[in-house]
Amino acid sequence: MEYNFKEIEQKWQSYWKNNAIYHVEIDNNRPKYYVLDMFPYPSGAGLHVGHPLGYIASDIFSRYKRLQGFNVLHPMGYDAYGLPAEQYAIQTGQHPEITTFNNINRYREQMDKIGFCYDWKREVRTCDPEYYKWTQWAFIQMFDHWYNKKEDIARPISQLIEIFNEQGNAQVTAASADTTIFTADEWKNMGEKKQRDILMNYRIAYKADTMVNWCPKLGTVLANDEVSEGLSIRGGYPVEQKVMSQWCLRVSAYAQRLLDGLDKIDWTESLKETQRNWIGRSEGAEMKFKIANSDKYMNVFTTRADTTFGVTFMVLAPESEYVAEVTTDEQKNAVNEYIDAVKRRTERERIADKKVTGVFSGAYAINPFTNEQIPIFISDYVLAGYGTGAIMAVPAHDSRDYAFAKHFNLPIIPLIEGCDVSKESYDAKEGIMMNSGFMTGLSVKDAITTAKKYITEKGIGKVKINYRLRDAIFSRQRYWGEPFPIYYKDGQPYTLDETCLPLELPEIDKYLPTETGEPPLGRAKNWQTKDGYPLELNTMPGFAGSSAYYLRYMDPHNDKALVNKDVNLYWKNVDLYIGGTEHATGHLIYSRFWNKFLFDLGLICKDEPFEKLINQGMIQGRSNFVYRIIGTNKYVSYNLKDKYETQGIHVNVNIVSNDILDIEAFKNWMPEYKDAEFVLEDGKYICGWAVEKMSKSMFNVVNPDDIIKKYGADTLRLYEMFLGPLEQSKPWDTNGIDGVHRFLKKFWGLFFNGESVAISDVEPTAEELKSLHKTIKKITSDIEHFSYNTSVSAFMICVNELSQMKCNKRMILEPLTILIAPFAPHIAEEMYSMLGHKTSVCDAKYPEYDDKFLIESKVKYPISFNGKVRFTIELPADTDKAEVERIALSDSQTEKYTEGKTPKKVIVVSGKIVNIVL
RNA sequence: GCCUGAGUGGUGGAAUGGUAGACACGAAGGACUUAAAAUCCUUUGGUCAGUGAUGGCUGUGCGGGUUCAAGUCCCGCCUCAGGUACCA
Repeated sequence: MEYNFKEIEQKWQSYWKNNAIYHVEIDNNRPKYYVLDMFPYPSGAGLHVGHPLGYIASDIFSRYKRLQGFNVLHPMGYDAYGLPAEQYAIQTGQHPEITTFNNINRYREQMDKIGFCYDWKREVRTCDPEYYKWTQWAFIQMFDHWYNKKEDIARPISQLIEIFNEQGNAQVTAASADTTIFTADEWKNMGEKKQRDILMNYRIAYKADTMVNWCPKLGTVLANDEVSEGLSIRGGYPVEQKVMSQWCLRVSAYAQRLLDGLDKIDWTESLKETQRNWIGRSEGAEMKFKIANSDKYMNVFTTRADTTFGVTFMVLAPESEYVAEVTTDEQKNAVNEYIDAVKRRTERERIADKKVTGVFSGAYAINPFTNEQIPIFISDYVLAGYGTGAIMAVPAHDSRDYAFAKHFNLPIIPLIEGCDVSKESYDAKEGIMMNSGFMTGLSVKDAITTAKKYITEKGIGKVKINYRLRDAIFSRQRYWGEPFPIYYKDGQPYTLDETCLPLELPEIDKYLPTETGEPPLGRAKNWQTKDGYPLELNTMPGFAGSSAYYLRYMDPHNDKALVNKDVNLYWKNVDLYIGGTEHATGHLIYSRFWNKFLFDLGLICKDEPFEKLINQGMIQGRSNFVYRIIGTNKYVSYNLKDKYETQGIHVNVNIVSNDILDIEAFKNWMPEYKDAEFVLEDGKYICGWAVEKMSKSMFNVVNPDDIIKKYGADTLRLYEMFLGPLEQSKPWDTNGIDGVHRFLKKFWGLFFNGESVAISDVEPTAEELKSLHKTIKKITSDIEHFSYNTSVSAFMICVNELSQMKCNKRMILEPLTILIAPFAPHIAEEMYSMLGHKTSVCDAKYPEYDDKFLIESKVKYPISFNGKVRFTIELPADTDKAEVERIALSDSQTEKYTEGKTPKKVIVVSGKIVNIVL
């Protein structure tokens, strides 16, 4: 009987749908398990063969857990807001919602064909008002909370107001912008407007003038993780620094907890390391430097307080507030000129150009250790956003300071014995101090401690920990995003009442900024509250909707809460999260922050959202080439191309099979190839190949639909897993897919004798049982380790063995069918029903292996001499070591290798190997 | 520069410190067939010797080391991929 995958797959996909096989509800009698995929942005191109890799892996694990008796939550949804749909809207006038819905339908169709076990009743879409109501709601909570650093928890703003009313802000330790100290009386007398301005400095969602990444081409600001090397990640447009008033999230308040949390979760070390670097904790000191002939001070952050004796100048970032304070009249023109020049350059240019630039401010500071006057410079190698935007320069021991000192001819004082600073700085944190007053003779490590103690005692500064992690810019000057639940009264932002949520995205006539430069929402009619107050015109960024979506899946239709507390107590958090590594510093930081905030509010029970995380590797494209003889329309086969002067041209991989070109298809591919001629080898045209990104322009995109049409979904699923380790990047190469398909056919064949089903109830042989149990053991351990490529091999080995034995016994085939069900669910369902079952294989009992079938009565011992294996002998498994040694030494072949010498030593590893050392 | 991975046949890849190359693709040869498809069988890291069974040498990016034994552990490099970058 032929393996008719098309019929089988359609049959079971509709069975699953009609019987709600994948619908999940809370079941207190079964332990829960939550498997999550990073939900996709539904792009216009549809899924290519790389996208489902992680989905297949998580699907296998979900089905495996279900077979083991877990109540598995495995949902899917769409990250539906995004720039491409809006860009398309700008070009065509089509509402982004229509584009998005069409794309979602396409995605859904493609996913359904692969046979995933998602509970689609739980689907979420970030652009659905029912969903983004809770995104807006969370924003209101963040607006209404501040971060108490002493207790390390978010607290209601109302509580902060109480404290201000009672004692002012002197005792408050909050994550906040610098605020001046005020008393309770001052607070009470300052009026509502001033009070709200001050509270804004404390809110977790706050509006502030900040240096933002402004992308003129996209017409919006971007978060740090949306920018790479001065270009926007989406689109690759230049990004510049600009001060703007924007909504921000105080992610930095959670920096330490985000760092500490990493130690408690099961993520790959590389991903945790990426997050640690992104958070960028550095321990150091904040020191006060007095400005000469003035009573003003400057604060600097340094991790090397021990090098203060070598500070020979100071440097300010061009954007620093200190610049205006210290610049002397004589230098004003030069400084302004420099700052203008810096502004004109994009960040990209600043990074690309390593040339030293800077200008003297005219002012001097006083080194608190030496009391000497040192000049204050302004240079763009100091960043405004990090530390205090001002540094103390130690040219002998910092390469950037060194370059600056050389350029401006400033003194360089070496502080470490034996270091040579005539050519370059000595940046290492080791050695013995010199030229360092009370620290001379100490090791660097001790000097750092001593210096910190000294500055604390003398009141020069304080010990401080700095983080690189910046607050997230949360506004976008765009249309296709969540509206803010904010209105303005007297220019002050206020939140809408929760009962007004969701605040739905209004219709507009054009998806462009207004004539006056307002964001697109400025075009909306009646964009105001009932009382006529204007609503916020910005919308939220992409990561807003994706930060808590995993919570919403638990309780997707609840209109009273983001997630019901009891429901959350059952599902808790995600046990297994599978997705791409590109979200390491964006989504995976934001959602951890968002989760911790909700945890602080007591709304959810876990402070980390994702217990275990696996990054699936990228599937790269494998491109094919034809070689055109330059100046002709003649193409030379790969191995003959060096005889001609040729040019490689990408050719559509879908008309190439095993690197052999389908010549007719090629001629019909594009009009210019219609009259192409060929130089063949062995009557074939062999194409060249290369591994590149999978993209339209390389003609190497492979669509899962095409594979499914040709081989079926089960083959696609198995083949994607068979390709290699899940976490490794690998090229998609259709060449091997036949082997996997053949395997399924072979497995299928075991159930048949000719055209009829023939399953025997005869007791299996020891050999058959061994083959089965060995496979159960291997598959189980492979699934636990996400080593799916070796699972597929193990299935192949087992089926090969059973075919050899012509095994058609129920007691073997049934457990094997259940075992393969997570990998190839359609064929497994069909075989399970052929075995006489009336229920879905999804709810079968996972087979367990029994070691007793695996015991070998005999062991093959490789006999090696000085580590080189020469021959093997077979012995009963229970032969003891001494006996093995005796037999090995007395074997007739041993003589040949000992060459008469007496072995120095004989090593016998029971059941493994014998090594005779000569 | 720094951080994290990875380098094994023609290809994808396998291997708790214990016979390197499982499994699969491809290739070559054969069986079945009028033929093709499908299926099945044999061979397949390199090299040398032998008619042959077989045997020798060599081989996991490079150079050292630890060990009875190293693809695997340690030290030093090289190459590739991803992340990050004037972070004081």
